[in-house]
Amino acid sequence: MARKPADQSVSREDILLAAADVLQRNGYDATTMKDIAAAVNLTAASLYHHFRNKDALLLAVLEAGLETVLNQIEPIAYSSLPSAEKLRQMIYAHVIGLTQNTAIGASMVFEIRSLMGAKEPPTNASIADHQTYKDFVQRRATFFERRDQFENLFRVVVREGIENHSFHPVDVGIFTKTMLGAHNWVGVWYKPEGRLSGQQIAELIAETLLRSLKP
Amino acid sequence: MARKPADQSVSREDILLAAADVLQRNGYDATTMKDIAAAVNLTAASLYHHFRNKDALLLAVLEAGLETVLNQIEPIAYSSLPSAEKLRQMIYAHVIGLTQNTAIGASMVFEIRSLMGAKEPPTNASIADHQTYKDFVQRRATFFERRDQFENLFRVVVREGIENHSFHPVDVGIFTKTMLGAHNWVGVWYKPEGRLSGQQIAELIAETLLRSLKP
DNA sequence: TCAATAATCGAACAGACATTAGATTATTTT
DNA sequence: AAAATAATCTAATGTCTGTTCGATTATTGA
Repeated sequence: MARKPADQSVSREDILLAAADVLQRNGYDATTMKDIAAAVNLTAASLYHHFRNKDALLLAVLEAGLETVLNQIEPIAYSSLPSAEKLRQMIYAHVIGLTQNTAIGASMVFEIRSLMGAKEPPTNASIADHQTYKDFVQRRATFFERRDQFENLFRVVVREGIENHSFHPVDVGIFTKTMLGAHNWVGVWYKPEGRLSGQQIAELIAETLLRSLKP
Repeated sequence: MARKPADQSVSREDILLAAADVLQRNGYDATTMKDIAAAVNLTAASLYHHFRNKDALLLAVLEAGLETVLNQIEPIAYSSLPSAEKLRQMIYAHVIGLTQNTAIGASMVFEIRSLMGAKEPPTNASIADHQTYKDFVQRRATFFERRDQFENLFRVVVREGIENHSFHPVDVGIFTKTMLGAHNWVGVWYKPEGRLSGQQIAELIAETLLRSLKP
């Protein structure tokens, strides 16, 4: 057996989605390449056709998740809405996004540490291996930059609101961390079958946070 | 070499502290028994004199962390302070506790999932092994109950404050999750060398949360 | 249609790791 | 001071897992 017919062939994105799902449930180290492969009806070996190694696969999952959420939030942050409305919509987008794709949300919270633990190739490794590792480190750095940009979108809106007196003055850094902590935690406890929908949860959280910013 | 002199001998608690520290940095699966042992100058094998296995060690770390924080917060929750003051002090205790013992704080957030992943003994295992596993499952259930009690302490204070009109009415469940998310996140980003002390961070977070509850 | 390329597989490997067994030495109890 | 117990070690075991290799088959382009 080799190479499935085109209509059963697995795309890179299929793998990313399945991987996020498995990662969410088990965590990076407890997730085997075999587990991920099984989720898309492949063997572990086949994954190496799509990704250089396990670390690169994890990074790709996180990159995809981050881009998704950034694409939702950036337009709002750059819009000309009043500060309060802008922040409200950003909260909605982030929280609802987390509840809609719990796999990616939880991964973003839990698996980032595993990214940092990627081990260097041994000193006797080939030149190619060292290059692969350097590329990985580069991409990883870019990922962290993007993540900081994401946090910064919220920070900027809070600061702007304070400056134009629509928000009560707060410590921008701590307020932002407080807010993002509340959001991220949703990805940990949210269950689709729970009492409230993602939309309702987002509204309640936004209400609390905006209330604390009322001048 | 065997058995160190009494004054160099390692206690169960020494191991728990060191283990929490290593776990925080690497995560459960990436932490080897050897790593933990090395942190207290033992060999991996010696750890098995103190703990049945790796899962039991993790559980013991988490139990210790939870008890510490419960001991701080229960007396406040059961005091007769006004609701707002009570909640403020509970927030202080929780957040400051997280910044003082980041090892345990981060473990409580990140490693709980690993607890659930503990694998059953194979069907051909000895009776003793099955008993060990049953005991573990029992202790783990107790741990989760205690953790829910912890969350409930906050929930009760919020509800009480709403009922006696010191707090603006909010959805108690969501507000509590929002609050605990903000707290737990501190354990993720806090660095001792950062701009603000644990005390200052706690004050700013409490201010934000209490402000959102002002009637 | 035929060569090139893409996607997959089975098998095998080397390394790491949790755990056990048995020996050895320090402390405590009788 | 002898016996029992506690704490540690070294060595070995078995399993699991990421990764590589070479073969095999589907698709695509010339």
